[in-house]
Amino acid sequence: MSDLKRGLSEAVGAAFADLGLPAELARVTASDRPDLADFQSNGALAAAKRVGKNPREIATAVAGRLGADSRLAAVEVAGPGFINMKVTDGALSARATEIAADPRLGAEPVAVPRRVLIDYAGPNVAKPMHVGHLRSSIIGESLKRLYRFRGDTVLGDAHFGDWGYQMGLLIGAVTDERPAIGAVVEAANAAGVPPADISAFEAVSLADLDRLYPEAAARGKADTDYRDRARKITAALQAKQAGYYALWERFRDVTRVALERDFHALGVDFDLWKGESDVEDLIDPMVAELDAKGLLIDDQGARIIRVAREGDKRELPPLLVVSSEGSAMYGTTDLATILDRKQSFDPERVIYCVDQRQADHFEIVFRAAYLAGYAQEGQLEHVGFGTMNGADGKPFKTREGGVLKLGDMIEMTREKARERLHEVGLGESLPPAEFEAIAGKVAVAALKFADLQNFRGTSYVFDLDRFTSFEGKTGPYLLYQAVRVKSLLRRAADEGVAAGPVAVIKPAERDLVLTLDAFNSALVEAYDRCAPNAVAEHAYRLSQAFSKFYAACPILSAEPAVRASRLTLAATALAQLEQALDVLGIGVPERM
RNA sequence: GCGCCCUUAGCUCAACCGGAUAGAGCACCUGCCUUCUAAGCAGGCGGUUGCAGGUUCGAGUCCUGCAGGGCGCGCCA
Repeated sequence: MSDLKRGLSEAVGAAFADLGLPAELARVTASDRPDLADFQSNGALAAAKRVGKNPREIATAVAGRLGADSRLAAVEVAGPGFINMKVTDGALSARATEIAADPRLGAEPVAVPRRVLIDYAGPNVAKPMHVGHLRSSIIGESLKRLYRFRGDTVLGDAHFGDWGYQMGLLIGAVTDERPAIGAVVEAANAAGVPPADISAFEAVSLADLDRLYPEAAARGKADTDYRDRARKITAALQAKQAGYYALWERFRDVTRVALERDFHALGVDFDLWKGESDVEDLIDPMVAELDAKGLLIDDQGARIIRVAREGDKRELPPLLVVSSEGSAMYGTTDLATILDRKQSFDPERVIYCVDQRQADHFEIVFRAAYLAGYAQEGQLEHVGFGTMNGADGKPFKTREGGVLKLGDMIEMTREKARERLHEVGLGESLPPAEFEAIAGKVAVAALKFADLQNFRGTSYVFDLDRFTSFEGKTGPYLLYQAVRVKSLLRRAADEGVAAGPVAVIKPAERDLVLTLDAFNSALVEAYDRCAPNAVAEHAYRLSQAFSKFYAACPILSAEPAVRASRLTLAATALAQLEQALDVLGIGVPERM
């Protein structure tokens, strides 16, 4: 079951092959000139260039061979050699009926499913998430759903930043501030067994950690004695000394509870909560192995892997595996994580959904991984994204100039969603719990759609008023459209009206079916380019096409056969819209 | 200094391998609710795609240079 676009591509490709031209040039796309055609192929232009013939002649010959295709109502050659195709109402009706019956709503799965791991969000112990985590979470979640929907076996990993020097700093700061905790930790360290009673640890909250960490980090920079002490604690923690390790577990657990609350509110979830600590034990053997492979080079007291390649425009720095002080670095952990993933899941593709600014870092780590044989060239991909900016065009800050916590941003958006709902008097008759659930969905839709409608690589401006508006190209608008159809379908069910085969009559119906048919190519494009904005764009177009259809074509009051056809169209548009929104990580309420 | 990215309508953003008349939304203007949710629909206004060259039948897209903005450049993560 293929979409019209692909079906026509095959037909045009066959015509090309008949003429001795490369069939792969025969790509059919939605027409740029809907006034002239439904679909077009520019292949004759490309073929003409390749074989040195007149493009119009080729186009005319191809058009002649397409004339017999029963799906086509008209084939014309236009301009320098465009092949314009108009499909019959019958072909559209058949395609619509097909999509309506398809549990995948017209989307084809990938030909060869792969094992894919998506590394996103990247929260840290002791630090609440802030707006910087928003994009990674939203985009990564969407990619996970997109890949999964296309048929791959996908794991999402939060890649928890839970290890390293900052943990030593924090343990020092907490034990200093709370002697009772310090005493428990010291006793356990001395005894070499985990503390029996850790009730003292319960006094440590995420807010404490969040407050203490910046202070400790600043002091660590200024005060060498303090820094040395933190390093010693770090080393002891990494050696799993009982007291430190127990306190660290408390840090990790208290942080994770808060993180999961934020992720839940955002509609983001993970299959894996692997952290840096999980690969700690792999590091020493890995370093030994890298050494045995002859990849490690001593340089300025450190041990590095050189990753520069011929043809590089500039010299890429090496991967620093072991620092001059003997400790593992950021990149070392990343490399060990690649090894760990190979040994556990053996992914054929790993996507790192991380800020664009880390592009060099990942390039270095990936090259090292390829050299080490931990992954095959090209399997690792950094999917970078731009920043979310404030109205001033600079990375988003609160009015006070601070970093906005993700939880606060979500609550801010929910509050705005409640206001918006009240403004238009919606949902007020619903039970408070349902109203609150709707406000939550409106908020998530607002944030996610605002982000995902932009190509991930570019930065965008955060504007809550605009994002939460029910008018225009927004998440709430899409929810409204979906809910409106649900209401219609409920009414149809109440009246006992049944859906039936689609028969396209009006232009608005044609356009709606053409849009439904374009779902697959939107998914393919999003998949190939790791660009969920293609799906967001499709969801919006579908909503618009439905809305036009809804305004132009009465449904329940139409005569029975027309009514049955239109009900199928409405139900299919809704199902596909919900599926597209689901890929974006956006859920739709039943009513509003 | 070297490297990467960005600059498209008043504002916020699209534009798949180079293709026809560069698209949406917001804002502004004109119509349409006794009929399925008007949070909508129909229409209008708005562009020398930062600047200057080049390649091409054809350039927002490719190449060169310039201007402006952002980011990165081994012992933080």
